[in-house]
Amino acid sequence: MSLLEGRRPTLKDVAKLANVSHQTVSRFVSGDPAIREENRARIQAAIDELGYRPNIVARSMRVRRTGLLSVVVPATAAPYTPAKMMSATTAEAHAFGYEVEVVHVAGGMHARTDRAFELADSGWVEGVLSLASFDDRVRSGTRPGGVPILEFPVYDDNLHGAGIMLDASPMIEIVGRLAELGHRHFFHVGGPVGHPASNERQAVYERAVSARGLVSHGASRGPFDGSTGVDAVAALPEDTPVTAIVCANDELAAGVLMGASQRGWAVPDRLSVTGWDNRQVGQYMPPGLTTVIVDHELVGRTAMGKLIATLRGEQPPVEDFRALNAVAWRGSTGPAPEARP
Amino acid sequence: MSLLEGRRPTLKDVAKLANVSHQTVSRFVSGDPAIREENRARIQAAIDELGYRPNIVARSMRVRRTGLLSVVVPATAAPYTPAKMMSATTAEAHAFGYEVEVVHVAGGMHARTDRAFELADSGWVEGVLSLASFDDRVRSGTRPGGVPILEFPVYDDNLHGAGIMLDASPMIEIVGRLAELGHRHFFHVGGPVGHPASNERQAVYERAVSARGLVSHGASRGPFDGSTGVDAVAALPEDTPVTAIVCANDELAAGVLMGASQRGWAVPDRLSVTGWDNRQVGQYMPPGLTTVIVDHELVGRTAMGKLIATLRGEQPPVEDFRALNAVAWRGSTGPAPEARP
DNA sequence: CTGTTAGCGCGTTCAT
DNA sequence: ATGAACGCGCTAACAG
Repeated sequence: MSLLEGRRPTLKDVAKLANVSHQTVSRFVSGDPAIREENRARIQAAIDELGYRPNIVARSMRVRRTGLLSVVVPATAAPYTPAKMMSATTAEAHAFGYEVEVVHVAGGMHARTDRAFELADSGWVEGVLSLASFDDRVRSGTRPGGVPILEFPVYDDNLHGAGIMLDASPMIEIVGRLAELGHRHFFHVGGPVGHPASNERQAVYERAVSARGLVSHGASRGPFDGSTGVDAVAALPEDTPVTAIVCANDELAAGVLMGASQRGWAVPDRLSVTGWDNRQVGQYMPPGLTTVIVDHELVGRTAMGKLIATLRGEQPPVEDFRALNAVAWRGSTGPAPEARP
Repeated sequence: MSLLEGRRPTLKDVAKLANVSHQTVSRFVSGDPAIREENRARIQAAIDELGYRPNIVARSMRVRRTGLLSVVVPATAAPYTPAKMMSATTAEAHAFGYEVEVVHVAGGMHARTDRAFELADSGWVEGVLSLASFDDRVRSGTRPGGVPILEFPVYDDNLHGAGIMLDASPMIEIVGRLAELGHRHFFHVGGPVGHPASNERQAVYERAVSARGLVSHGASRGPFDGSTGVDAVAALPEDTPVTAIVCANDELAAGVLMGASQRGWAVPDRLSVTGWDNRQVGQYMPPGLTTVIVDHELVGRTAMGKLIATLRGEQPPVEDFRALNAVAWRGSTGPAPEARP
């Protein structure tokens, strides 16, 4: 150890101590079976004595492989990131022998694209997967080095859903089931104007309502927090015929529940309420919030699978997101007041 | 480009094209000002033409610096990871010129320790910070190479709080304020038996209650989800004198709210309820859940600051977590029924 | 089965 | 101000 003068032991140090060539040590470390038994023992002893660990930077430089993939995620002001999607991407990568590093990038699309190029061009990683969209530079031609940069945009800068997460078809089921329960007068509470997921959910909501000959008494849009829901309920006239409020997510729905409580409207007796996203507490929020459960693992698996297929020069499997969304009916929805006994 | 045969351009390629030595290009890339103007122009042109980007693996090998730090986080079944703490660690690292990669490790303390050693010994990173505890191997002596491995255990394997996050002193304020509001009969709902944070919160709760001469009618412990709270309320006798239920987190409290609703107990008129952790929807869960807001950014900043101080051979600043917790009083708490007009 | 040689791409050292 | 030589730690290729 004293010969090392504080530096990390290298192959050569081990080789010297074990009285073999550094190449033999290299073979031993790589698990080459063709090594004499007595040498194996001496090499292992030397490794243990010196505490040798291969220098992965040097190895990567030599073999031009790092086995590392980057997953780029927007760094957001929101307090939580979707761990299920992240662990699904990691698990999928592990299954193919890759490690994953998660890179949180603040500052929106251009900063994200810059960082993705940096990562790809640095030689650190063999592929970059972003869960949020890139700007146009990514699509313009292949780059030297050929590290694939893939966007699988399922989030926006604020970590709200995008892309496939925009699929609002559960709205059709929600409105349809509420109609079967006797509801005819609806109201919608959505996220910020211009927010894609909210726009899509409102659009599908409105088509579903009119397709069944029902009445929508308007929509209220605002920030993704409870106050938007509270205010929307507060603004309804006292004699409103609305009996069902369909919301774009659970925060909004929680606000609607609170607003209803403030007005003395019982849920679901006077009012049915639905959310989206199955936030943890929603299930036990009295009276239990009907919501849409989204299979984040499916998304993570699919996204990473696509990058890995690209890496292996294979055709990515056809994406199948039919099982992405499932409506969970809970206590916040029930028969319309006029349909009750 | 055709000379490159598909490989990445290197310093030498640029040098050849610009008719200088690869050293000069290296200096140019490192921002050396002492380079002739005409050479600068030709080098820049060659870089642009070839799309040259430095190979960071090679550079790191040469300078023995990667500028990379790892943050180890338990990979959990829970759907969300604390993004605020992660972005705080990242921001702190950036301020000192480091990049951060987040490594999600499944499988508990030993797997985590293994992985930390792997990371530290690999030469990839210059430091490893784990937000969950290591096993004893970490403390046993310094390792060759000297990459610091630091644990700042604020989570357990399931990403529930540990270490400083166990600080349950807000219980004293909660019980005290409820006592001022006229409450004398308390009940506690906590997490799983043996769970450190739950144990601590229950212990402080009980001390606070008895210190003020109040009565605790027991505690109910169970999994961190709403059903534990629902069941706890359901099990109380109809004529219970309990008017305040203090919970160990917001999921439990949400369950208590639902249980109260099922029994027809108005909150806060009949019953006051408090949670912990300030989950997003809690604020708008009717009637607004009183909770403890935890400053996760402070924790992330402090943890990374400690690693960076170690890295720079400095003394880490004294940790100051006095501002970690703040009680947010909301509508789920109010005067005791007997203290109402 | 093992050793020798030759780079990987870069930055440092020492020359000029 | 620029260039030549060297080596970081490792593995591929070839000898033996």
